[in-house]
Amino acid sequence: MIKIFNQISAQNKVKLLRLLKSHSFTFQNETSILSTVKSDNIIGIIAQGYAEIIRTDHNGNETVIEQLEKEDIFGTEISSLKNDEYDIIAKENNTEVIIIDYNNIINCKENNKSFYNEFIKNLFQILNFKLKEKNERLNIITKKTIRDKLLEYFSIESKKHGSSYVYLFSTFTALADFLAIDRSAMTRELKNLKDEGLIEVKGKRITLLYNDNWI
Amino acid sequence: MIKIFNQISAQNKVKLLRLLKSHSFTFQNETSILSTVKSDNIIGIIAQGYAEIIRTDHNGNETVIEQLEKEDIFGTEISSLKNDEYDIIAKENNTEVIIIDYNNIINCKENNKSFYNEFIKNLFQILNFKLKEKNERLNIITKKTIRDKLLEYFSIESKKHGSSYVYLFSTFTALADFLAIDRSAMTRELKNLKDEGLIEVKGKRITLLYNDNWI
DNA sequence: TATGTAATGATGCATTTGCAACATTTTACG
DNA sequence: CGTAAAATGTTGCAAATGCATCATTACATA
Repeated sequence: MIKIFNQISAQNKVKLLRLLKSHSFTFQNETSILSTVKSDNIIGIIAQGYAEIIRTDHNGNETVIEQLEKEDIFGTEISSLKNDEYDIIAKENNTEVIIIDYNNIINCKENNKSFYNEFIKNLFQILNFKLKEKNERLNIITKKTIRDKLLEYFSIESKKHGSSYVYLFSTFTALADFLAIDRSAMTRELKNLKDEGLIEVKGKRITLLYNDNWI
Repeated sequence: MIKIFNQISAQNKVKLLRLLKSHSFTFQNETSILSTVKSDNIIGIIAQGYAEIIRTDHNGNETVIEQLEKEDIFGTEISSLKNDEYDIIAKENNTEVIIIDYNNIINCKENNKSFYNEFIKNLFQILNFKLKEKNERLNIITKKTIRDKLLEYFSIESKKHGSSYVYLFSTFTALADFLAIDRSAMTRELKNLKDEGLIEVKGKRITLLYNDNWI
């Protein structure tokens, strides 16, 4: 995956951050990153450490929406950062975060600075990747039944790796979250698929026993 | 909304398209645009005319996913253009489409050409906007019940315009599609909300009678 | 303006799903 | 290695939803 400072030297990185009037903050483990951000319209960069985007629903259930590692960015996917459902939490001590005002990025006229142009190009590529991811998820979630969601997910994953195997990225619980369905209902449907001989499940590996043109 | 050729003169536009080795095609009304695209990894621009991204489900039901007008782009949201569910159809005679290979955009090293840099910056801004839109929709669709989806949608729309009124962008049928729910089930739930005195519906205008901090 | 087409509103019914609850297994970590 | 926490598997049941169908209304356009 493209990283935000790709093709930008350490020296130019310093110049870039100065040009964009960025601000750096350091967070300790389990502290809120969003609470220190005043503006709604920023892009954040994890300069060091690790953080997570967390969604808390009205029942108090917390879900990890995204994991943010070094040079990952945030602030592009959440339409309004000022949203009581979301927070970004540092998950390591001394997690360093760079905050840049979105308008500073857009209104900068230094078109002759190659490091600035590289930065925008990296941003573009990252967003392009994210957009495809989101769209993939939308394609799955908009299917009507749990069975169709599972089969669509399997189909996409198997084609991605050109194999009839699908490996869970995390746990079944996380998959249910991703598909936005109830976990036990998902387990129930997985059992149906197993019983009908369509899939085989062994640990985190799901084997597709039907032909879905995954070649 | 940002357009793809913002801040690029007509002369520079010609230079840009040459630099990126773009190809132009003309389509007549109701013809498929995707069928002429060989590669999976392109960005398309509607240079003239009007087209629609259409999704056909396995029952043969067609849904308009997106409307493409002059200077709108496509190819960024569909993870795999080679997908039997989707097609892009010209909806006017003489609809002109510019196709650019994604790799040509990324691998171009002409960092000193300001029109190229503007182009990338425009792409970035367009994708940023689209990403927020997709995320907004995901936030709505991942709600468990139809009621919660409707209320989340109303909440977002009312806050966007700072008013207790929400105006339908199209029809109720289209809204049901957007929310990925059954239309009649949506009507049923809207009736419930009306009966409980939470909303008032008059034509395409929905009034929120509860306080949702839309100020 | 007339007429066909699309949108809306309504409702019975079968199915799907979420929820709650619990037992069992796996995993993480002091 | 032992223990607590997390994940998994299962199931009954109630609630939510999709589907089919039909009547009515709004809309577009010839």
